[in-house]
Amino acid sequence: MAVTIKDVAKIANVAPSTVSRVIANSPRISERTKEKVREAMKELGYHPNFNARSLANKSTKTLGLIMPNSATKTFQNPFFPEVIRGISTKAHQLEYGLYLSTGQSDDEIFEEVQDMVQGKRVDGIILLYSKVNDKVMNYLYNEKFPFSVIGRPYDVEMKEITYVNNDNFKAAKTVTEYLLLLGHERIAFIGGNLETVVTLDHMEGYKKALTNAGIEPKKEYVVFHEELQEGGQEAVIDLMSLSERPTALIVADDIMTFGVMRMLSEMEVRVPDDISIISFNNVMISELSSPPMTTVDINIFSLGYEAANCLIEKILNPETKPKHVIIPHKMIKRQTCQRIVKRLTKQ
Amino acid sequence: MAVTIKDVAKIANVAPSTVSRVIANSPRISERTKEKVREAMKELGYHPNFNARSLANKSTKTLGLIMPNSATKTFQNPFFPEVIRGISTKAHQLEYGLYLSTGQSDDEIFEEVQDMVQGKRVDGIILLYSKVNDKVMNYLYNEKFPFSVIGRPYDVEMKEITYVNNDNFKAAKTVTEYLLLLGHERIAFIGGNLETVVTLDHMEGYKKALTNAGIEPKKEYVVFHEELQEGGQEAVIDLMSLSERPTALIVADDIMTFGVMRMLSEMEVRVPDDISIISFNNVMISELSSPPMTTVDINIFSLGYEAANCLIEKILNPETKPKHVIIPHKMIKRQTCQRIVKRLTKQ
DNA sequence: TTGAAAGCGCTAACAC
DNA sequence: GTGTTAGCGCTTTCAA
Repeated sequence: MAVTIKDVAKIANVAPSTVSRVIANSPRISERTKEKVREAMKELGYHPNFNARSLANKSTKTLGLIMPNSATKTFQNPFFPEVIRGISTKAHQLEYGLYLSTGQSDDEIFEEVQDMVQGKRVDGIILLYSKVNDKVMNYLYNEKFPFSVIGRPYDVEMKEITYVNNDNFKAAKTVTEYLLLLGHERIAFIGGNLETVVTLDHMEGYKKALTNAGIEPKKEYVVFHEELQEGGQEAVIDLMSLSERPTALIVADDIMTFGVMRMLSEMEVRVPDDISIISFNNVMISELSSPPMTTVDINIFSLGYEAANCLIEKILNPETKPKHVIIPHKMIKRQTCQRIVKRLTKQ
Repeated sequence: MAVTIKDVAKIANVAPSTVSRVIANSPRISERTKEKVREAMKELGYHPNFNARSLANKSTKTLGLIMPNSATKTFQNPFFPEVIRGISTKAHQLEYGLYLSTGQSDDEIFEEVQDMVQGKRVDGIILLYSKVNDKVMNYLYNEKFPFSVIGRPYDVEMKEITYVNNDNFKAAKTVTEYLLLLGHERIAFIGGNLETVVTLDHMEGYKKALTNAGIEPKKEYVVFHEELQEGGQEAVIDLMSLSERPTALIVADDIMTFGVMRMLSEMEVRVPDDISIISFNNVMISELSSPPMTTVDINIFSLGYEAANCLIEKILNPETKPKHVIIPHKMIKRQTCQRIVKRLTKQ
């Protein structure tokens, strides 16, 4: 049997409650007894039992992380390790642990979240994705359970939710404007999952920039694909089959861009000579594409770090008003965008 | 206050212990009362309290995952999401939860592991890395705490440890032989962290194949770099500065290969015409390099899945003998290897 | 087949 | 400052 608080108490010649107070570093305990108790703890190699503590405390000091359902390969995006690294860093500073969801389907995940919440397994929850009409988010909201979202809630009345996001609308708009300035007019947009809020925001920004420039967004120039790698490749096929090929591509995700570039090179379409590309995220490997891709750095680490920060704040002080943190983004110009060269364009 | 077993008991008109038995689905309870109790549970929206349960039970139904210290960027390797997906899948099947380490340094991680173990926060632990002389592994071993390792222990006397690994020696040997057969003789090896067991195994396999072929392994042809991206790039600089440039490269990790290829293309060294490359892992994006890389698929998902499997087995039955699972690997030929073309080689 | 009661290891209210 | 004691919500003997 493991060593308990009682064992320590006996050795140190004090009451169990005193030991408990020493653990909590209560100021009402004399330095002398603290010393005595700490010695006893060290001597016995005492470590507090988490479950007992949580039970008595009603606090687990752990955060639940909810991933998108891992049945899809979404999870393989290097985006996730990086957000988690951000979350982990903050959590670790404040001595919180991390508990991971394992559900494969939306229903399973919902079940899991319920268990976590009602079973008091975690003190708060971070949603690592944000999609429209999310059952989990609604549940958490109704239960008034502390949580924060990476991305943003889609439904307007939900402004009472704490979230950490980029200004994805603006980012997409800027990026489109940039291509416009480079002389491109036939700009296509390759988006991810249409149920994802970020995709929607990107698309809005893209369209806004076009209409501002007096260009009517064309339906054929907007395609969506769920799967990251194959998606990028299929999108290219769709787009390159058009009679009027786009001269520039805005791609929702760097990994997708790898697929896009792969397929393009197979078709012997040169980047950026024949077509310009710009994408989002700036994950670690982005700079390693050939040529290195121009992309928008969304500061993934900070997204995670802040999400953890806001959440813990809310846990510690339930009165905290909902916060909306916008992490700044930054265009990273590398080598996949080029001023358009006018040549045998039919018209 | 949340709904407890007592509330359910009251509504169902039974004793709390009966409710507990229904939860455990004890065969000694009549179907009639089971029904009654289940109805009451549903009516109240009852979910058992994890901490109370773990405390009474001495079982948490959760596995601890220990990552390499995330201070380094190691963690960004898409390898990790994929192992975790494997672990997660198995864990989920058997209704285990996942608890993540957050430590940034080796010392912090060691502390954390101690807390997890002694604090009964998890029932078992999976080490997601394996390095030489690992303090954590030694601790776990001495405590006789259930754990499994992805990779393998380095010290021989530790054959009593359960691990899931590839035959990395063989893989590296085969790969080297393959290049030899393609006519290459100046084959370089770009390894990762030298404290990592897999790196060591790779190197042994590489050397073995060379000496078997009567080629003396050259010191200058073996370089190591910790950082994945920059590492690959620096390695290329080192190697390409040699008076006798290698004609083929064996790279420890696909992500590193991206860096390698990037730098090569900057130097206008063509792959595979001027130099062949083969690497390890076959992570998701590997097929998206330009040209797509030849690599060894190590079945990352299975590594995780089996590690979880073995661990849970051991938790459920502590008498289980240590297991050593070898996950098969498979060379995926794509477009970065070519038969060598003899030309103005100085000699 | 079910109930009563003790106890898992810790915290916190209340005493002194 | 420190001890006593009553739980936290569940499981598990032991009785019936």
